[in-house]
Amino acid sequence: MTGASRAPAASDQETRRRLVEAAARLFAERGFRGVTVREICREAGANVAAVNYHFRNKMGLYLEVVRTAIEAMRDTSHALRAAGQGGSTEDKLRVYIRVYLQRLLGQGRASWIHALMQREMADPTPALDLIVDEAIRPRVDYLRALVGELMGRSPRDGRVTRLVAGIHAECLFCQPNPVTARLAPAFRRSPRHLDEIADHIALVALAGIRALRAPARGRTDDGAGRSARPVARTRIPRRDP
Amino acid sequence: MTGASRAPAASDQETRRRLVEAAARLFAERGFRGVTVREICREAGANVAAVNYHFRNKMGLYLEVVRTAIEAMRDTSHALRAAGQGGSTEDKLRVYIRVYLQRLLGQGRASWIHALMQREMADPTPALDLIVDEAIRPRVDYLRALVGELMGRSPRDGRVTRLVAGIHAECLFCQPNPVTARLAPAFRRSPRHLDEIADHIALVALAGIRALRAPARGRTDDGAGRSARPVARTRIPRRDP
Amino acid sequence: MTGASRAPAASDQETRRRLVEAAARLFAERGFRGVTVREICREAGANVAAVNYHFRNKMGLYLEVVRTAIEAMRDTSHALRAAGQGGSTEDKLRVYIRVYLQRLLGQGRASWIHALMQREMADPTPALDLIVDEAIRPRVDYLRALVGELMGRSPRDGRVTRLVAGIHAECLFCQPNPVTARLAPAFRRSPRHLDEIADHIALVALAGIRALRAPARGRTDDGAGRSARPVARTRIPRRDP
Amino acid sequence: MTGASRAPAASDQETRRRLVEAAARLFAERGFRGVTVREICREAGANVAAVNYHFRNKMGLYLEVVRTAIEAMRDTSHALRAAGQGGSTEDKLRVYIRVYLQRLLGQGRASWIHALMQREMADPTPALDLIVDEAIRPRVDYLRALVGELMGRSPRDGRVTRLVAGIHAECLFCQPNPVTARLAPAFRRSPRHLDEIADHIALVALAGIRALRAPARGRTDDGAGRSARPVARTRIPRRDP
DNA sequence: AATGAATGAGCCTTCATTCAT
DNA sequence: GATGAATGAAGGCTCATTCAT
Repeated sequence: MTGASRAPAASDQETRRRLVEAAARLFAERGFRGVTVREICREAGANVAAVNYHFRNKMGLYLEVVRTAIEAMRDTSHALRAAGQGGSTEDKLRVYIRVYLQRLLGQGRASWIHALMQREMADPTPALDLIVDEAIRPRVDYLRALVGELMGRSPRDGRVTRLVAGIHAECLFCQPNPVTARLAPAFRRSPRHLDEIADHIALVALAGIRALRAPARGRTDDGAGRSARPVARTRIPRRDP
Repeated sequence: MTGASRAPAASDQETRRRLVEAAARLFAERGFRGVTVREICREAGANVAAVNYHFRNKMGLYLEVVRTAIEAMRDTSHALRAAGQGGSTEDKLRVYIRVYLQRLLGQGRASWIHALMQREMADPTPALDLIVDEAIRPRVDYLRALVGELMGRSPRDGRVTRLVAGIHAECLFCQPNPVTARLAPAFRRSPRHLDEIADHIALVALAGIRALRAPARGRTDDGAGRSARPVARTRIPRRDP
Repeated sequence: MTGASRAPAASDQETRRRLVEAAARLFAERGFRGVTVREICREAGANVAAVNYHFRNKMGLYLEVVRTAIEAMRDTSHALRAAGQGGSTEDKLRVYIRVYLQRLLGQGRASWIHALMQREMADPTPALDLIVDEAIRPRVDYLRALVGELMGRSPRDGRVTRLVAGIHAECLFCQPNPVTARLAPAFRRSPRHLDEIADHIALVALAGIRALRAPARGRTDDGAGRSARPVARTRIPRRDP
Repeated sequence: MTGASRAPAASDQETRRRLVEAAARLFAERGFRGVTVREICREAGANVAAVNYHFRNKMGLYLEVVRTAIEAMRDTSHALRAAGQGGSTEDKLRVYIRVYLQRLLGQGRASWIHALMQREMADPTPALDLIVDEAIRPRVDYLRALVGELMGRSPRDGRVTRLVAGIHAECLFCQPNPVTARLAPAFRRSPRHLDEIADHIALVALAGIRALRAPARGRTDDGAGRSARPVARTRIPRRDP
């Protein structure tokens, strides 16, 4: 009996690993509902019942994928911080954006992670709470601290919040998406272009930061903040799509 | 199902209208694949075969919903332009952002439209081509023109493109989404807060525009663009999530 | 009121006629189940409910088509007889086969009738009893009489029955059918070829008849089964060219 | 459903076999479109999804049935040839017809095959090409060779073709069909009657063959081919159902 | 008299899941 | 432990028929 059996537990864990790998790629490509269990198993070279066996059910496999993603994102978070060590606060911000974009748009093994997250934002699953708490919030807090320091304001200040949101929005929006593919088909993602985009985002963010810097820091407001006001008087028709 | 039985005389095209209405809401909520025909018909108080009769099939109904959305978006596009008429170019930009946000975040009848568009960006259907050509491109072109003029550059200049993308990214990111709901549960969407956000986005955008303005315009580049370069020398580990 | 109404009863009967016409063609092409009521109504330029209104339901329309077909077949039966009047019995048989094939294979208005009958033989409906009694049996009886006389046997004799069946089988088998279309794609149906085929069928049938002719007619051999040989030697005088 | 529960150990491929068996019977009885997947599964004691699992879809099951039929027909083809080995060409023809009729009309397992083929002739499916190429053409070619040799003509000669078609037509027409059932309800199919019919068909065919035999064989053409012409002078009304 | 709209049954197919080796 | 087979619940769609003008 034992003689005829094939590779022991090794095969077991190997199948499990291949399942998670295939599932990660497919879930990222087409979302939880867009992928069938059979498809995952076929790609992983496993039996249909393997998912049920290893992960109880489809959602169990998905959660495992999410856990893997969170783990990887935590590593990235550390890298984001580490890369900026030793530089000025502005440099830390620039580095954060640059590295973030590289992870986000790079062709590397990690790109599926953010695709998966985009999917969670469109169709949240129970896994989203975990993702937010473990992976996203730490980064947001780090960025808050940077921007807050640059602005001379509390990290919880509304203006800081909005700047941080804006930076993330711009970065996420750079991800390949069918709308921009149609609007600008020639969009390039070479490392060189990536750096250009990162520099652009950092530049605009820093310009905004300077414009909103607290006077207490010894800078006089350049007026940008106030210049928006006059528009408020303009009568704008609301809510009539 | 509906306690108040519907007017018997309202038969003509009334069912069709209710189907489109229910479908718009449900498709926006859960996407094309996330909604069943039976569900739409139940909500609309119609028979399962009604969709086939009026729209040939599920996709036909979806396309009708999309057409309705595009129509509404075109109206909004006109409003975006009209609201800025008479003001300076900067004012036009501020007004554009403000009105756009109002449409995007308003509780009004039109909010489903942008939810639908977000869905298209995650899971494109054949309808996306139509949406991009009829509804999105015109707005992007208008914004390109504004920003290009403010920067003293061609509307097709890469920096203009990135600024326009950034503005749209920030606005779209303001939409209610499960991640920000978890990060900042207290997010407010009163008209007053809307205006604050709009002013913020405009302020940052204008600060960025000034920082990138072409020297030909008589302004000296403040160096922000170049200041990002030194970071490039920083060694950044790539692709290791 | 009356002023605004369109063409009176004339339109009614006209619609009915068009329905029967379209139904006849479509039923013949694709069978009872292969055609939808909507399709018939579309072809006839009538409303979906017209079939229900004029014929109670789909089967009612089909029966009407069958009645029309039977009527036409009765006319043809008369023509089959009439065409042979005045000739010898052999000539009557040749004429029967020739005219039958013309009706069966001709491109004329009547071809649909036999296509419909083929369908009934594959998927009988309640209409088949009517068809057999009203249209088929008379022809078979006529052919029995001819062959019986030529063979010097009773029209109910088994050999007569088989010969009659064989003649009909050969004729029906000439109808366009997907198998022969694949076996011999170049099959021609010009009037000239039709006549050739008819002559062939008649010739073979008459050869068989002579081989099976009753001894009373002047032949000694009654051993039909074994006696295939003697027939070969028989000199059969035909009309001299 | 089936009172005698099936053996538990018989799971392996047993369901698949029962599905093909039930499908063969039902498809032969009522055609591809006339049978529902649910019905087949009910008859086979299987789940609705079993067809999808084993054959991908309804057409896949149908094709499997067709393949089975073709296989059986090939066996029959060999039997048709083998049975005639050693005899004269005429004997080979007689044997062919006799064995063919036995397969065609026998109550055995194979009768459904020809019923299925009749269906294909009425409503062709993509499977027909396969049937014609694999099962029908070889038989036709064999029969062509026999008849051609007996007639002293090429197997592709038009007269040979028509004789072969006629033989097949007569045989096929013997199959139970609703029209002849109504015309001659007392039709018998005992082996004895089968042989009688086979002899009849062979006798008529051989009589026709002799009548059309090429003069090169030492026979003078009896003029049959030309003798049919005079009839052409008879005025026959065309195309008037 | 005649129509556009509406109905409900039923069909094929898909899918996640579980069973029985 | 791991697999091929089997399951039942939907899902989208079609169709003949009927309803309400």
